[in-house]
Amino acid sequence: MTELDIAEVAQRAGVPASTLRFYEEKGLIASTGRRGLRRQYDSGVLERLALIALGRTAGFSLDEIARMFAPDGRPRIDRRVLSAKAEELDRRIRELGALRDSLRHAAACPAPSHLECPTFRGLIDAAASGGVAAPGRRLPERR
Amino acid sequence: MTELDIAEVAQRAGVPASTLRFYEEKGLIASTGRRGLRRQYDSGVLERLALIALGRTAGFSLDEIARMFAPDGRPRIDRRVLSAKAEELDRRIRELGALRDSLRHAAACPAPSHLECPTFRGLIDAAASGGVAAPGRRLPERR
DNA sequence: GTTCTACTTCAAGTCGACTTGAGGTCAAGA
DNA sequence: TCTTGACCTCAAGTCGACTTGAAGTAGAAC
Repeated sequence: MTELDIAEVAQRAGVPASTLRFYEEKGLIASTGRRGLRRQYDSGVLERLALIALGRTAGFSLDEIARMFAPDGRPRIDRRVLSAKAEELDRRIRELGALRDSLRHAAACPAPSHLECPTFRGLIDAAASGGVAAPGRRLPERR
Repeated sequence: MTELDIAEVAQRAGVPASTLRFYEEKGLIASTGRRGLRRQYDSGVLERLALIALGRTAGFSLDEIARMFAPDGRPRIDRRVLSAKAEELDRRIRELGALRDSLRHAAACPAPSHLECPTFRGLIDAAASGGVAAPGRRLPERR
């Protein structure tokens, strides 16, 4: 495990240094020390950052992710939590799939106005009755 | 088209009255008048709200949605925008699908620690290289 | 030894979509 | 007529994940 300068970590992980400081403040990552003022990180931090990124795309909040690391720093991910998240994702995937299909149809549909397209109307009605709109936690933004 | 009281619209659409006021302020919906102080809405507002909800779950911002209504109030949804959004959704769906599969595997995997599970490691590496983490706009929260 | 530059800290700002709170008003029921 | 309670307005607050800005500092190049 080599030591990396914050700038190098930022560059390799593809996140701004401000984010690394923010994560450190939140206890998500830890620096091994300083060289002068500058934070140094163990190269293992890259894996940890990848794990964090992964958790974020899976829809976990930073706080939830923080709780997934044991005090020793090793991940302690509850398998039930993973299963539950997988199910949640699955539901979301199915919703989005239906939505995508309807959008495609609406885009191709020759009806003069979308409101006159039966498929589009069906979609609206489903949305109105809560059939489509059941998004869970927000998913992170691409930066 | 009957006239509805704001409370009725809120109840039927499943959104708080504060949201209706907020949407009205943003120009997303319009009230037909007042009875005393109270806003009255044309029942067509329900369809409009459904359309808004639909747009939100598809990942449009309120501003984008506002631009999708012509000045006369009829939707004018650009088919290219729909196609683009459908493609975006499709990409996101594939990402989430891969993530879900990996989560499921990790949940079932007998490796003592997730870090020792090859599938999980593959997932981390993919995330580290940006293969998984490519979320688009945030999707709305269920309220 | 001086300057440059990339880091440092800490507080405050941003963004989107609403919600909340304080203080006010009006239609309807008793 | 009086009370009640649900609505009204407007400003400010909230939430999560960061970013930005001001003012300071230390290692490295000259």
